[in-house]
Amino acid sequence: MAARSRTSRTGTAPAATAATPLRQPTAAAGGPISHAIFRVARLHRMLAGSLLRPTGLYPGQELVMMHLWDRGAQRQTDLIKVLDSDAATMTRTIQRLERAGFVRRRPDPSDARAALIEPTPASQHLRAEIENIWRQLESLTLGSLTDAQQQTTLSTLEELERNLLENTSEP
Amino acid sequence: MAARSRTSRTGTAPAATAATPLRQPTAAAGGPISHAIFRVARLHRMLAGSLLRPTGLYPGQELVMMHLWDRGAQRQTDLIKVLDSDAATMTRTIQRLERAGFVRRRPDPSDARAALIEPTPASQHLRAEIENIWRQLESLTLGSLTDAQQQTTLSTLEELERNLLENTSEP
DNA sequence: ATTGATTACCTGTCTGAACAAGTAATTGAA
DNA sequence: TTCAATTACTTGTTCAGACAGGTAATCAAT
Repeated sequence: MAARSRTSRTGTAPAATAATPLRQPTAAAGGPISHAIFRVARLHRMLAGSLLRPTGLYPGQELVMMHLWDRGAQRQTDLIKVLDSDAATMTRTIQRLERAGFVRRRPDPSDARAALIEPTPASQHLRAEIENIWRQLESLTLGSLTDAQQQTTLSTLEELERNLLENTSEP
Repeated sequence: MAARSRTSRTGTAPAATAATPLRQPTAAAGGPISHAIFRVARLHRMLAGSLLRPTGLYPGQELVMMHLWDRGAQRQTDLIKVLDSDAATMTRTIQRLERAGFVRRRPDPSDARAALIEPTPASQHLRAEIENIWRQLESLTLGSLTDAQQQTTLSTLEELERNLLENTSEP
């Protein structure tokens, strides 16, 4: 699902959407928190996407780049582990980053099966931009929450994460 | 991104993943709450997906079905508005639900452009199952949170949603 | 040293989602 | 009445992500 009536366009449409932020989509009344997670996640992802768009990166790709910038050349497997991703997804994400010129591949000297992925020099221009985008994203997400409220929010999310982790790998 | 090292398989792997739930992926340290939202959303979606799998529905499709069961035949536009979705996505979601035999299309007698989407009688078998899945999803998400904590969680999520809504439609 | 896992990656297929372009039918004016 | 929006819906393309196979290279025993 999800699209949220285009970002801009006609100019009047967004207001109409924004007017019903807490609408109970009827059926989902049985799981208000699940539904809220859906909505927040969607909005958050959309925001990340629109902040990232000018850079040419798609949501998720920036995490790969951040890791490469931080830790230098990595094998695909390492990226998969760290980002808790999937081999197939990572293969294609890296192919796209490679096509876009942000990443380069080099055979791993110690293992002929593996390849080392490294950020290109050109990609360094992106780095500050991406970091700034993450700061913006966090700030827009938090709005005017006080430090104490931010702490509560983080704790709440971590609690949800703990529950989900517990109940995800077959309970 | 995201895959979370397969649901089951070797049997030992999940534990390794579960052991580092709050790992700071280095680069994302600049946006701890944004990152927590990512992780929670991913886990939540995965859980929803795995609960839904046996029914043959994919995440998102169940929301469409729930609405159709609740409100009866709807035009595509109405579904789009209510689920805050995208016309293109809805077109294809409905095509898939149609192929799966859960919905049927009928021309709108009052508007030749529109089609009415209605749940098939066969789909009714799914209804209780889906409602049960949503209860499970909510319960697994909430873990052992007290009522008060659940209220806090919901408020927190709604606060985040409000912030994101405000800052999403061009501020 | 040969054989049988395991590991590292890749490809294909299907899903939701975003975006861009369409095609009809309908509506609103001039 | 005609003609220019608007509306309802489709189609095409590109992402991430999940799942189901592959294919080499490496490792661990026998």
